[in-house]
Amino acid sequence: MPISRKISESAVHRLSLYLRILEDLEREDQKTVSSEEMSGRSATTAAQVRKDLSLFGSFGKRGLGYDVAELSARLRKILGLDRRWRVALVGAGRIGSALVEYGGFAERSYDVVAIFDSDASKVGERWGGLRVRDISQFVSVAKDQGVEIVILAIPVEAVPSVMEYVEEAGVRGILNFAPTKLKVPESVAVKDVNM
Amino acid sequence: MPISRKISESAVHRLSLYLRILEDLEREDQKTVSSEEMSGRSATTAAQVRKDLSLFGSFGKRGLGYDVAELSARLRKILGLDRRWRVALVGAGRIGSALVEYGGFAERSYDVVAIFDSDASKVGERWGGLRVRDISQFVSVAKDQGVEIVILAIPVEAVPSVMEYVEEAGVRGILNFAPTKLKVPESVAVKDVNM
DNA sequence: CTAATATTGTGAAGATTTTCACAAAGCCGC
DNA sequence: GCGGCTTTGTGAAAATCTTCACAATATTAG
Repeated sequence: MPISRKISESAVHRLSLYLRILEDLEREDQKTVSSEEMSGRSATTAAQVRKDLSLFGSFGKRGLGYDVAELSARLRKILGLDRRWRVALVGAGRIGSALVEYGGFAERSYDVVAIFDSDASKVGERWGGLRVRDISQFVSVAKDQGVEIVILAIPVEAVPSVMEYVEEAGVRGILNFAPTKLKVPESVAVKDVNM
Repeated sequence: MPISRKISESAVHRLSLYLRILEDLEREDQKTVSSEEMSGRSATTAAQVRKDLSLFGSFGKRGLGYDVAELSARLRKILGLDRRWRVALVGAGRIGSALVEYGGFAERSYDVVAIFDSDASKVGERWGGLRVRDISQFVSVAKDQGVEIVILAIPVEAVPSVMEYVEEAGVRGILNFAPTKLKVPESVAVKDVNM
């Protein structure tokens, strides 16, 4: 059933937990795993594990369980972690800095390829290998660089003007750290992050 | 109805969004607010706002709406933000460092009063005003300092041994950054954080 | 005081998510 | 190949969460 149904946020969250468990198992060289064992290592039930996985197809073998390598590859694909995503950071302030410096992104599937700010005193700064650019260049740079995801780490007041650029550039997803509800077209996925 | 029913995680999350909206409104000197307006500023519906609030009592006035100051005070109380919490950081590694340095804690209701690690090369370091202590001192220091919440920012391998101390000290809550399911008594609240 | 308007609080309906429970399927040993 | 074990996949039931819809209540204007 590879039909892209609507998957609940909590199901997606559980899938990422399953993936982490599977990666642990791969490291431990375990070849197969049962829904029972997966549930023991997460905070859910075996039935929940099976139901979650069955949303995307039949990955297991009855009597045997799931193939660790195969299932983790499938989950990576489902979660979009089987490819790299080109990300632009908008907002070179404290949150942006913490995000880039913490550096969990690259280890996952996200490459920060451009950084923007509207503050002239920040523009031109070097962050890692990147130069902070003026937000007015967003559309052209984003298109040029093939930016697919934007991390919005700006104050609420700045959101409306920035969102014009972001919409025009046609990004697919936004990770929103601004404490406000974004108005975006259907086609753009927004993940609000609450610090 | 001040009966402590079981409140869903998503309801709690919405309450914190409502509180942020109310704080904005206070800054704007708006005295009252309707569920309709609250829903417009969040990503939910007016009915949901009313239902969520009604879980804790009747805070509004029919025909008029909610008193901004009163409702925000009530939400702060419900969310445990009307008092300060004494927190111990366990794990003086990268995550712990990022957390303490980012510093959002103090602005909220949390005071980090002690830091622990098991690595002898870290013990003794000064972090802000605090000295990193050896984990073996956890129980006595935590009791001494009245620690109520533990931030667990340690690798999975270290979890079992650390948890013995944590349990013995009788903390009330754990913010768990380790990617593993903690086994704790009913009385301890665990919030797993997935980086 | 009455009428018109606004907005809450809440049962009930509807939708979604989780749990249950069991038939179907695969493996192993003989 | 057969019987005994194991474990999946999935309808159906149960639980939980969200939306609907409207009586109850408050305010304001006249």
